[in-house]
Amino acid sequence: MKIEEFARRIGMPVSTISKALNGYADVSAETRAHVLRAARRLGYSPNPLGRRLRQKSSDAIGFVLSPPQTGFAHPFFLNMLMGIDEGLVETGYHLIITTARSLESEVDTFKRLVEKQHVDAMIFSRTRRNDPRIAYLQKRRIPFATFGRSETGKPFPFVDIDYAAAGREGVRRLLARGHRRIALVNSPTHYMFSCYRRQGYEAALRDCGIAPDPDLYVEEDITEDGGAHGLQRLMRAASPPTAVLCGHDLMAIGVMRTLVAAGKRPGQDVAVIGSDDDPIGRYFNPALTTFSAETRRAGQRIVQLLLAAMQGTPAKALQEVWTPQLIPRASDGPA
Amino acid sequence: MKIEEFARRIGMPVSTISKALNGYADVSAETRAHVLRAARRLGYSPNPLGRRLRQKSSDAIGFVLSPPQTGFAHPFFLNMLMGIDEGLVETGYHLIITTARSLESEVDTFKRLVEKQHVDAMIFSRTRRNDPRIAYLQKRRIPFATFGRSETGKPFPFVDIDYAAAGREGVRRLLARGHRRIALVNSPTHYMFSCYRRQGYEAALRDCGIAPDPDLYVEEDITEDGGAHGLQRLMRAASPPTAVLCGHDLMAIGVMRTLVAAGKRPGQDVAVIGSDDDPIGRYFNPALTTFSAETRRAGQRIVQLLLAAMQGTPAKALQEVWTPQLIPRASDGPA
DNA sequence: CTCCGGCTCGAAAACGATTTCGGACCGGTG
DNA sequence: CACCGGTCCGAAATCGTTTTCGAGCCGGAG
Repeated sequence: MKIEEFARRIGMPVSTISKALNGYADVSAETRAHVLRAARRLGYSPNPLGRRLRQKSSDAIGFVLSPPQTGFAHPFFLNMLMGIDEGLVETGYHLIITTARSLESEVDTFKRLVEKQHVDAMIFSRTRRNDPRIAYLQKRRIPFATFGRSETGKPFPFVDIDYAAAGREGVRRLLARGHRRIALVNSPTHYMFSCYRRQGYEAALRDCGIAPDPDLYVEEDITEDGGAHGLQRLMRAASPPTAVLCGHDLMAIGVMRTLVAAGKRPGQDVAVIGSDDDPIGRYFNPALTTFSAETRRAGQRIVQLLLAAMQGTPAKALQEVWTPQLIPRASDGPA
Repeated sequence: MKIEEFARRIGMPVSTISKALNGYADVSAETRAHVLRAARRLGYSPNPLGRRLRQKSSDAIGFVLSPPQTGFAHPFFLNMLMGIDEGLVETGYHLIITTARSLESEVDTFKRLVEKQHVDAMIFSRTRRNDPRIAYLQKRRIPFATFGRSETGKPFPFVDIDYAAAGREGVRRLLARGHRRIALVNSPTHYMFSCYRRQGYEAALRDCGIAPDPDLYVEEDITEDGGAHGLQRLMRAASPPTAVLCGHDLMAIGVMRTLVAAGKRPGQDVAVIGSDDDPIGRYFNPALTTFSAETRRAGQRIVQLLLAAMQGTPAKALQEVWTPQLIPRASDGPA
């Protein structure tokens, strides 16, 4: 049913109906209620395609999954996806997702979504220190919110996890257990969160009067193989580490694999700590000590921040940094 | 730029341009090429909102994730999602996803997407024997394709995994290893794939002259707790199983957990086989023997089938059943 | 009585495409 | 010459809203 027919049926002008439905001020509460009731009764609801054309909006927000080959932590993204979807329910927006093929084509993916398919706003994660996606969106004045901070451009809404704190706490815990040669198998530092982790790691060492040893620091892909390769590099050092902090649980598993292959027992001979609480860590033997990352709740929250920003709340007030919790298990030594 | 301005600029009528862009027959190859070149040169591309209104299509297909609490196998869905997205690239369609809150509200989720948000077609998984989603979509004549068969309605395109074969092969393998009391901790049989698994399981037993024992068959949620609870029920039997086939790797892990808690060693005292090759299985100790499930490739294929169906290919020709491969590891006994 | 604010009405102009339709041109065929 | 198929042209209708605008009504305040 078109709005004209509906108007005829309830004997009201089209304009009043449209205004009632769209919350205009110059229609009395009474008429509005009447229209809403009639609409429900007759099953009228405005055709979204028509309204979208008129309003130049698409009622959709886009979410871009990072390219798989750059280290794709399954539960991480799926939980975030679910959180976003949950945050979106009852808002009238729907969720369009797509995956970037590669790091290079990431901005193109954004352009495709923004320019051709018409989403009203974007959400993404894995922000980088210098992030072309942010530059692009701000230039085009497309609203967005992210998981993670960046040094690019003007303030924007985000939720982030305090990875500096994670790095610091990880080091402190290992120091308290008597370790002195603590390595960091980090994720690549073009990601902001890797930078913060490194900062926290080095700061905590210095606090105890230990100078960070370049031989104990490597960067690798956020994958199991990345972790495995990272530890291989570390073991070439003159004096190898007795404890390893990792950029992600998957990397930690790779580290432990290499450890085992070299005849060492993770959790006994060498302490290992991961990050982001991938479910795999619980099942691994020894169970992986790690840091929490509530990506599902983060997804929900990011949606709220984004919507607030689209309604005019200044971005400065829409930035949250959450403190991760250590989840002690067995891989960093006997309790 | 609107089409009118573009038309003026290249000195051609609007109608010819539109026809050229939409592949009509009554425009020569020459003019079409000319229009396309000019469009690229001047950066014109038709506003999707306008064309969608006119064509009453939304250039989008919807994918519904099953509700988490019904047993949400993370990598399973994320891989499928990635496959779908990969299948969709270059087709001009985009992907709208949403999650159903509960089994009951599943059809409502579909209605919301189909009636309000306007997707042109749907993809979903976890088909059930009697599936209201299928009934609804066929009644409304909305194209769709699924992961999994169903007994509902008329033929439709799908990719499915031959879970009957998995059940059969699992039993055969366990029989070959000398087991006689083989249990099945199955997923709920309102899912089609659970039915097929059960059929294969029972058929293989009968082939060897063993009557399926009702005490060795339970159904549980597709979660770790479901598996754990299933084995608890089985252990109450007078003569408990020496081997357990499971509906999913997560369930198998629950089974093994209960086994360990009862002082039995999975893989030595009791053989366990899972299903669907969840990455967790690789890391578990003992590593989980399971069956492959190429959900990523399935997602890609389902998109192809769906698009073919939308272009008129009869559904009968768009149905594929893939045979799963056994992935032998340690949990079903020493090699 | 006049004026004004709050509300309603109806018509009409966007929004940006696709599609139809009648007319015209042009080269070739009968 | 008449006719035809293949192209191209232009104008106009259509998709279903939202939004604007001028006009009108009514009750209460001044």
